[in-house]
Formats: sequence, structure tokens, C-alpha cells
Amino acid sequence: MAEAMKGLHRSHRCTEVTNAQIGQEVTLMGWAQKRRNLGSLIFVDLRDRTGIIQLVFDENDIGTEGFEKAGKIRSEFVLAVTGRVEKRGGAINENLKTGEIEVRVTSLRILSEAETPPFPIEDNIQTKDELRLKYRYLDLRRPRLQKNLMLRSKVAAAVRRFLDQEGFLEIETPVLIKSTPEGARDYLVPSRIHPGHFYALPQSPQIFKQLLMCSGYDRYFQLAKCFRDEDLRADRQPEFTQIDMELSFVDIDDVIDVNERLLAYVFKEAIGVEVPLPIPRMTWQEAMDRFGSDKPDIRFGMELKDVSELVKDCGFGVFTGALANGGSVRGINAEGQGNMPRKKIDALVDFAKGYGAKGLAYLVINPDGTYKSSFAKFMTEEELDAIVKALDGKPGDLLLFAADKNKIVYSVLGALRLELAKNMGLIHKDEYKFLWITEFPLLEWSEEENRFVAMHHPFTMPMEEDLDKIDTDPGAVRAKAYDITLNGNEIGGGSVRIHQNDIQEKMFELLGFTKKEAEERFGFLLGAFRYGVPPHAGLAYGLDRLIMLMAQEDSIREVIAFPKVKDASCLMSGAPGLVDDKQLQELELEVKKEEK
RNA sequence: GGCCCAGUGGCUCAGUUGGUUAGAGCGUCGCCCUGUCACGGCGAAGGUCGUCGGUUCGAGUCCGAUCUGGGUCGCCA
Repeated sequence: MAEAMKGLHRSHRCTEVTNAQIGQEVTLMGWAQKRRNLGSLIFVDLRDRTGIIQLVFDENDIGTEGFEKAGKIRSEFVLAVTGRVEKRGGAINENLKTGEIEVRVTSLRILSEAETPPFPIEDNIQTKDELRLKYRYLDLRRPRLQKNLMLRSKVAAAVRRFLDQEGFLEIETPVLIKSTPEGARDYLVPSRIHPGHFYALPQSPQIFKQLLMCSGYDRYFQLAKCFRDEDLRADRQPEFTQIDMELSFVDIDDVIDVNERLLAYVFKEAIGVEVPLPIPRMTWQEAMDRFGSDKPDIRFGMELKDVSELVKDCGFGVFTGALANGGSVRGINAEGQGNMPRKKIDALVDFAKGYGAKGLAYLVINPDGTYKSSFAKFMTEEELDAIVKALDGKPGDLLLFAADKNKIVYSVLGALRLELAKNMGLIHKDEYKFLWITEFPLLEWSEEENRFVAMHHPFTMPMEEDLDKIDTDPGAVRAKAYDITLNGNEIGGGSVRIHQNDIQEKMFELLGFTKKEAEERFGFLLGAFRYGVPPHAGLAYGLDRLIMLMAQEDSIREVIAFPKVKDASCLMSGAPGLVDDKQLQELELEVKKEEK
């Protein structure tokens, strides 16, 4: 029944037809969105990626045979029609771009019939993710996802255009690389030619882009596919795309400058948003102290306040105990939430416990100015007044306090701040607030490995003014690293790299690598450094996350054509799957087979 | 690996304290309809309630396990 399109050429996409074409003959192709059969008059909404236009079938125009064929049209049939563009005979549809016109069809071909889809191909439908992902090819027909993917394409094009103008070269780096087991878990690919040996898929092109700097390419970028074998999240997929770049003969400000202009250009081009420059900067320490996060959402306040000094002598053991252990006591003010029911406060306490807090202290300022608090009985009136003042508490406010090691206090209050803001409706999706975070710690102590690990990566340059602390107090050394954040999301990060061999060796030493280990893992980079290395720095964006925010979506899956689900499998294709014994034999691999 | 949420016709949901043949809207199918666009009218088909086990005279409803999807903590240099 499927007909050929031989001899036909599409003249327009659906919504490319406008009033200007009235009276002209057009040839359109697309999917039947909807049919309305009135008996001897049939309307069909024809859809393509630009939108919808109404087709009219009348036996007087298309003949008996054609009209009978039109009666067979069902949802998602693929059609080719030729007809005349006319002003609508009936009422105008103001919801459609093409609402004033229609195409009076004189010839119809059904290029493909279609089964009834398992869910309607429309926006504003609440269909289970499971079903959407199983039939992703149908889900992708929905205008919302088409819009997202077209935005993604637009952004990628704008990035290339801008960076090309700025003298960047797009250079591809390998996908089959050597495993460097620092950081995220690698995806491994067995080698057939070298049984027992494995390639890794890149977590990022980090080392290769640094090598390109050594080779003199000066300014590099790439839209690079990256892979990390870690658990998924709403904003994390095992394979994702970075806008990756590296520059030679630059320092922090140079990188920040070109990237601010890149962001402003891309936002303007792709979604018409003006990004005021310069983008504000904040040190990591300030971000932690004020927002409890290294990617603060600065669209709203509710900042953390340190009240350690005010409670150091109070009678509340939870507070003094935390201070005695080198921690702190900090609070946030949920303004106007003083009437929150006890049940909801308890839920917040449980929420805090999820982030490692042992509890959460609260203080309600009643409308009459008196306090209701979980810890009032341990404190004097003066002490209570002092902390209320510190948090700028007013009648009707709810103050929440966490007392623990700094790391836990930050993470608890940082998360609580976001949770409260969400519930209080303080977050506006159409607002875009960028923020640079600078002066990250160089190292982070890993309890699990009982050693320092690089907070960014092992090639990050320490701040010159902290170099003297590198032996005495490595944990206090700050790095020439920076993240670009948007609305509480890390959308990119980078650093100035070490280009001095002695500092690089010191870094490996701090990370607990012997010379031999360092040479084994990164020897090719160190080798390149021995032959003349320019000072260089770079940055990489999470493209998917960036698009997610631009499209105002809550999940990265909405901007990736074929995403994976929580357990990293693909519901549509069934990947990952078992492979043939023959394939395994060639790789000299043995696999524990599950009985099925 | 932990915690939380969800799972009822093709889709989205409802289903009261466990109680006779499990409901609705949309969709689908058939007939009718010349201006619809959430078309309309008449009629019809379609589910044993994710799965397994248990409690009970009786379970969609209670209990346990398990599967699937989502969120999140750990993890993500």
C-alpha cells in the first residue's frame, strides 16, 4: 500500500508555507497528526519538524479515488500531498502558525501507513519515561523534543562559529585510549590483537588536548564525546558531550574572557538571552561560606550565616560538641516559614539526615516576637537574641541550624537552602545567573584511599602565592582552577595547567604516585613536557547540561536523542547485551554466563 | 550498595474502613455527518489490577519478596 514519492519534490516544510504562498501550488510531506472526517470533507493536520499545517480533502478537488484514499488516513501515516494554498474557508486557528491558511489537496500519496502509536505524539502528555524511552523514535517526534534537539544543533553551530572566529582549531582526539585509573571509572574495550589488554573510552580528552598545546596548536576545541562508568542522575549520563577547549600562552583571565564572550554569544544566538558581562566571580571559600555549595544558585538569597562564635559557650551540647571537634554551627533563615507545621519541619530534619547531619536545630520566631525552638532551653535569652540577629530573623521566620564538621554543615545547609527555595517558589527558570567559582582547593583528602586526591585533576596548577604551603600544609593550597556555574549547576570547569616539570613531579608525589607509576600512566605527557611546553589552560563545558538549562528542562535526557536509563542500559536497543561466543573467543575473554 | 516515589484496559487516571459482574476520559474499531481544528452523533471491542508468595470465608485494597521506571545519598580526578 505504501506508495513511492517518485517524481515529487517537497517544496516547503509545513510551516514554511505562509500567506505569501496563497494561490500557489505546493508539495508537502510529513506525518498525519490528526484527521477530522466530516463525511464528504476531510481535514488532516500535517506535521513535520517545523510544525503543523491543515490539509483539506474534498472529492471535487481530488476525485473519487483520491477522496477514498484520504478516508484511510490514520494517525502517523506518512503523506505526500500536492495542492493549492488558500485562505481558510472556515474560522482561523490562532494556535497555529499556519492558522490562517490551508492546503486544498489535489493529489495524495500515502508513503507509509502506521500502526496506532502506543502513546499520543503530542506535547503536554504525561507518559511514563519507560514507555517514552522504549519507543524513543516516536517520543522524538514530539514538538518539545524536536525543539530541544534543534536548539542543541543551533548551540553547537554557534559554538563552532564563535570559536572559529577566535582562532580556535577543531581537532579530534582518539576514543580508544589508555586507561588512567584516576577519577571516574573507565569504560573498557578489550583488544583482539592484544588479548588481555584493554582500551579505555575517554572520560575527557584532557591529556590529548594538553599534548596538542605542546605540539603548537595554540587554541584547540572539540565537541567531544566522553564516557564515565558511574551511576546516573537526572543531569548525568554515562556518555555525554563536552565543549572542550585548551589555550596556550594564557592565564586565568584570558580563559575567562573568551569564555564569557562565548557564553554571551551562544545565549544570544540560540535563545535570545542577553548575558551581562563580566560574569561575577566568587572564590570557592566564599561560595561555601555563603551558600554551602561550590555551585551556588544565586537567583535567591537565604545565605548561610556562621554563628559558631555566638554559641561557643552556650549550654547546648550539640553545638559546643561540634565546635570542639573543629566544626562549626551555621544557620539559614527561611523567611516567612515560621508557620511551617511540625510535620514538615520533621521532614526537613530527615532531609538533612540524608546529607549526613545527625539532626537539625530550628527556631521559630512567633508573630509576637517570642521564640519556639528545639534548643531554647539550653540557651540564655541573650544568646538566642544574638543568633536571631545574626540571621536577620523577623517575626514569622523559621531559622534552621546545622552543627557538625564544616563539610557536613556546608552540604546539609546547601541542600536545605535549595529544597526550601524550591518549596517556597523562589526559583525562576527563565532567569539565567552565571557565576565563576575560583580558587578551588588543589587537593581533597580521601578517607577511602587515605591520601590526597586531586580535586580537579593532577595537572592543575597551584596558585603561585600558595606554593610555599605545598609541603607544610598541602590541604590549604589553592589551585588555579575555575568552574562556570549557571543557576546552581556546574556547566563547565577548567584550570591553568602545570607546565613546570618540578611542580608536576611534586604534584604526583602529593598524590602518592611513585616516579615509576607516574611515568607508567602519564609518561607520554611528561615526555612531551620535556621537549618544550607552553603555559596553557583550558576549560570544558557539559554540553548536555547547558542545553538542558537553556531548554528549561529538568533532565538531561530531554536534550539527548537516545539517552540511557538509570542502570545505564538502553530501553530501546537493549544495550548492553550478551555477545556471541565467537566474539569472546577472538578476544580470549571468558564471561560468566547467566542462566536464562 | 542505601533511602524515597510510582506500577490498574493502547494512553492518563479514579477505585472509599478488604466485600457481589473493576470505573472514567482520551485513543481504537464500525455507521452517520461539507468547515472542522479538544469536530460532533450513535454503537462496539478492550483490563483480573507489574510478578511471585502469604494473611483472610473473601485482596486492586493488608504483609513479605521480587521486577521495572523515576528521584536521591554514596560515587562522578
